[in-house]
Amino acid sequence: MSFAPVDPDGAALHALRGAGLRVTNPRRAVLTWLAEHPHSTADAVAAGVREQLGSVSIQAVYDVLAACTEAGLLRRIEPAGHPARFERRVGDNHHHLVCHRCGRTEDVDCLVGTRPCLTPVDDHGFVVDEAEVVFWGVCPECMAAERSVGRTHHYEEIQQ
Amino acid sequence: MSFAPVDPDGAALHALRGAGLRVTNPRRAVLTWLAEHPHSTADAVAAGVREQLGSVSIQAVYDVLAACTEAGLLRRIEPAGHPARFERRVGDNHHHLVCHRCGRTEDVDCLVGTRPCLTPVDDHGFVVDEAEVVFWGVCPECMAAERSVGRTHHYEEIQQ
DNA sequence: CTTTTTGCAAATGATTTGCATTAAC
DNA sequence: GTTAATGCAAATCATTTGCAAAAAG
Repeated sequence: MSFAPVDPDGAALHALRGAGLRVTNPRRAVLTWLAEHPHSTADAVAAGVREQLGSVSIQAVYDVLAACTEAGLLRRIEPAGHPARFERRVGDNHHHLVCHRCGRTEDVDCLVGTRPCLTPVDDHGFVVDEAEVVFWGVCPECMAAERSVGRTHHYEEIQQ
Repeated sequence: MSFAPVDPDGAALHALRGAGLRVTNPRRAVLTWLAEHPHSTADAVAAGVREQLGSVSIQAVYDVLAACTEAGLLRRIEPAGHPARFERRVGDNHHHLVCHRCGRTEDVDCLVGTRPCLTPVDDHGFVVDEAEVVFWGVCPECMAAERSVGRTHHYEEIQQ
């Protein structure tokens, strides 16, 4: 089979160069995938990247995600009880809406807009660098699954 | 050796009865420990409970924590990258200040006070039930460790 | 051709599960 | 006496680590 070209517009390439990271196909494919599918889990990213490149190990994907997060190209979201998700919107202080059931994650713009949007009343001497806000709820699909035939557990199957 | 009495003032006993849970020594000891040592990890709770009762399995502690959280007697805090912590302050919409390094967790009263203190700009059709706010930073001890002899890693050893 | 990435296998760490034993009600 | 809670061992799941082989600059 033949694959679509990785990183067709070169955006990922420039992001990598700009961050001083080596340019490899797995890295370009991961960044390109996340530009189009924000809030993907490592597994979802691996699946998407394999569509482009054929076989890529899950460890390579973890490595790419870690390197890019470290370099500030990606932001990692770790909702309690769910695998981590990644996105390219970085440094703009936006927040997230997360489904308790399936972990589906959506962006929520900050009410305030500045960074950080909130400061603690008492910082206990901590040097605070970030205010993270997560709105927890149940997404429409999981609500529907819950209402229909008792405990179908349609949820948990939905990824990305 | 002899142990101090579990749940001396009976507060944990009444909480358990009130929640319709059976009263056992591990449960009383866990609740009593958490009343005095909020934001303990499961391991720290197990250690504290063993001081009172002698041998208690870690699985029993996990079970007690899960049962009490389920019953609304405890609140579970899961800071990304750190083991879960538990506290008895429940239902009052307060927030947390967490150290990136050692996971030390402190309470921060909500600036707003009502519940929920924030609502998302766009809820994407989710049924939102909670706004979780985490202030991330570095605690004074870890700041000091960072400044002194390069990479002492004094942190990570500090639990509760 | 030197250094960084990748792939693979095995390890880790927190937490959960299954099941027999024991204790609460 | 029932039903629920405990102890123990083994399983799970996301993620990390160690090390040799391959690729980037």
